[in-house]
Amino acid sequence: MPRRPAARPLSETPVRVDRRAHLVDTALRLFAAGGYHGVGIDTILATAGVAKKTLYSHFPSKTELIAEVLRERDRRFRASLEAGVAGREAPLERLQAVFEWHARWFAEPDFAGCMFLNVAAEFHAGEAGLAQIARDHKQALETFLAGLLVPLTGAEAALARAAEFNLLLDGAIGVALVSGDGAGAAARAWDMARRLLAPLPAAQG
Amino acid sequence: MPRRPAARPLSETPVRVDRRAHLVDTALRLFAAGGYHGVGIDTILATAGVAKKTLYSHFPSKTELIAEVLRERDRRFRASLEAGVAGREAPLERLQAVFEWHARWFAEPDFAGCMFLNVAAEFHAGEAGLAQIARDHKQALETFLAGLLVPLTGAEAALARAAEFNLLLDGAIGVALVSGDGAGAAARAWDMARRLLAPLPAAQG
DNA sequence: AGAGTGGTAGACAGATCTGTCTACTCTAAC
DNA sequence: GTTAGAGTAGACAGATCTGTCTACCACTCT
Repeated sequence: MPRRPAARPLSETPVRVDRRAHLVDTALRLFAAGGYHGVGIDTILATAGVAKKTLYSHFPSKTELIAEVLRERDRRFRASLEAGVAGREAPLERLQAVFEWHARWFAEPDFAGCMFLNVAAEFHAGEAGLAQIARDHKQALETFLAGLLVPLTGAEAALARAAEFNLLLDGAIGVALVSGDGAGAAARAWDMARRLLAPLPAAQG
Repeated sequence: MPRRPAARPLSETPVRVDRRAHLVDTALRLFAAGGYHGVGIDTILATAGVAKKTLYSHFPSKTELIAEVLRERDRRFRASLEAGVAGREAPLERLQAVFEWHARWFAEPDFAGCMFLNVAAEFHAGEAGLAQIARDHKQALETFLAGLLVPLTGAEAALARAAEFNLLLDGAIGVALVSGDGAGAAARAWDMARRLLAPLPAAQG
């Protein structure tokens, strides 16, 4: 019965370190800073200290590595954003925390835009799979925003408002990337968001 | 006096066709559709029907060609946007024309995002010259928006509002690119713009 | 007619990129 | 101890990319 996959060692000794996760983590940082075309496989391998064959035993192609990087980025993004909101009680403050989270992100020294907008910019034709991951990510953010908006606008209006706030955040990302003034972009977006909510009774004060 | 540059033939026979402009035009269309890294020099040359030596006699490098493409795109963008606004009289309608112009742009079959946001996404590290061109373009758009806003908000508030509208347009570009719903993105951005202006007396009705 | 200018066609160099493959090593399980 | 799986190191193939260079051509001005 040589078909037994041998699989993970149940003695809970990770093969030494999880090379696949380490590769994805390294690629994530390099792609974020240098772009998808700008960073080659060899750079990732040298930085991660991993052999080329190992990479291609885990991923069939660079495109699939990029796809996994985007899925990992999506997971981290959601977890971090949820953590940023977690401490706040008041609905308006929870919403504000999303914009403050973006302000902190823009202020990171190696901020180079949104990996999902960037992948759409670099691969707009072809690579439909990557485009779909970007679409899903933005849709998930919109759903998250809608959840925060329900206490402020009611369930019916929350979806429409969430699309607007999503647009504000994308706008802030673009302005932060091109102008370099991330703090101003985030503050302006939040100011606009508040004024767009102002006609609602729940958002007063 | 061999220093005389011989220059353009005064008999007004353009060397046959202006190869430099033709190259820039071809490169503009290809870069817009395929990205800057995604489109190689050879593709541009084959499409334009121009020899490689001709390209390198006009531009010292691909980067400089990209820079000239961006400057040309900026010129066309401004001319087209000004033409789109020219027919309108009422200040609010002139502003609306900007958002309608963007809606038409997003609806073009080969729309693939803003070339300036995209160049910032592809070359974020290094290539400071290209980043500066993108920054200048967005700044010029903001100034143009401020001019349209002066009749609506007064001169003092116009600059701040222009930055907000610039952010709205960048957001619409990002949403249109990733979601594919350009019409919805442009309509949403204009709706937000109107509501942000609504508290102003001049914008009523 | 001759010279100069600007173009074409395309070979070529040198780098770089993705992806494959061989040979060797380490470790864990039997 | 033996065997199998997973990893390392890196050569290699094949494509592609930027940029240079040679050889030739067409046209215009003197």
